[in-house]
Amino acid sequence: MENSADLELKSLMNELTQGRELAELLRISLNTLSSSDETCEFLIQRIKNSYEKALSMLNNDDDLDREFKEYQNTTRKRKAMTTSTKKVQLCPGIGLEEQLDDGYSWKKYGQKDILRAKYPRGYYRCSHGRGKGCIATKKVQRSNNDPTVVEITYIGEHTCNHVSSSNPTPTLPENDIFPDTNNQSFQAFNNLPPSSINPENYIFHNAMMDNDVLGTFTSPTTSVSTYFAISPTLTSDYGGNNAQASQSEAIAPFTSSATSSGINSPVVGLDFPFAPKEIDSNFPFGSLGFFP
DNA sequence: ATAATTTGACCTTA
DNA sequence: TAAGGTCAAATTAT
Repeated sequence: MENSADLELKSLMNELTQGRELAELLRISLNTLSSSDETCEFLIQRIKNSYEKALSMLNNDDDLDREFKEYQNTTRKRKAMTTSTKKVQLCPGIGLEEQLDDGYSWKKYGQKDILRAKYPRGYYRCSHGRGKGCIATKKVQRSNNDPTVVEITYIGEHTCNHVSSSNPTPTLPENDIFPDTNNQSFQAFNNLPPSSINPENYIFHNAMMDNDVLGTFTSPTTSVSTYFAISPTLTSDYGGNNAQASQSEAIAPFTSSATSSGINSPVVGLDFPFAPKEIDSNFPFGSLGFFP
């Protein structure tokens, strides 16, 4: 006997399969000179509907998952802090500061070697936090598996309302970013934390498309994982110079030792969160900086 | 001189 | 008790 989850999975598969078949029909229609615009338009509409239904089903799953996590949180003694995780694919030729800029100004307050992690973890808090009671912090760590990926965990929400002038987090209505928010195709974006609604962040890198590692967009209410790459069209150097305030706070200069717990291994041109504990010959960036 | 970062020590949590 | 997280004095950069 099938349970409701099985039925829902079947419907989901149906919608996706239908979408694929309709796309194939569309392809054939486009190659057939006799096909009218109306036919193509009809097929496009059907494909859209299929994907929207499928997305809608997935959104419902997310809601259930979120509710369950919220329930878990309320049953714990201490209320869990809102967290979200963002993975940033570093792209050669793009300023590190630009790639990691989330619109806020951060101050580093610690760095720690993490067990079984190749790279140390950096701890940052909102630089306006102390005075304004903003409790937002973030942890930044290079991925063990892929040194070109930086994992950023945001903890707590900004209450300071401060964003850097160089790259302000948009406060525009969502309509200004995604014109039709009633369209279910866009609904997955609606739950992103403010920093994610940064135009730089939703331009995906082709390589990521190829590798099928595009992110899941789920609610930040409890714990989310968002996978972003940054536009490869931006340019700047990785020279390791301190950028101006908002960035130098978030990104350490490349001049000192890599760890906080006594393993002093100065790596020229590299530093947290990007310097490995030991020089890694596989590390794809140059020894004088990330990129030549 | 001041601000930012580093890093060993200390605190908290599981 | 070990690992993660934070503090704060020392160091470095501007």
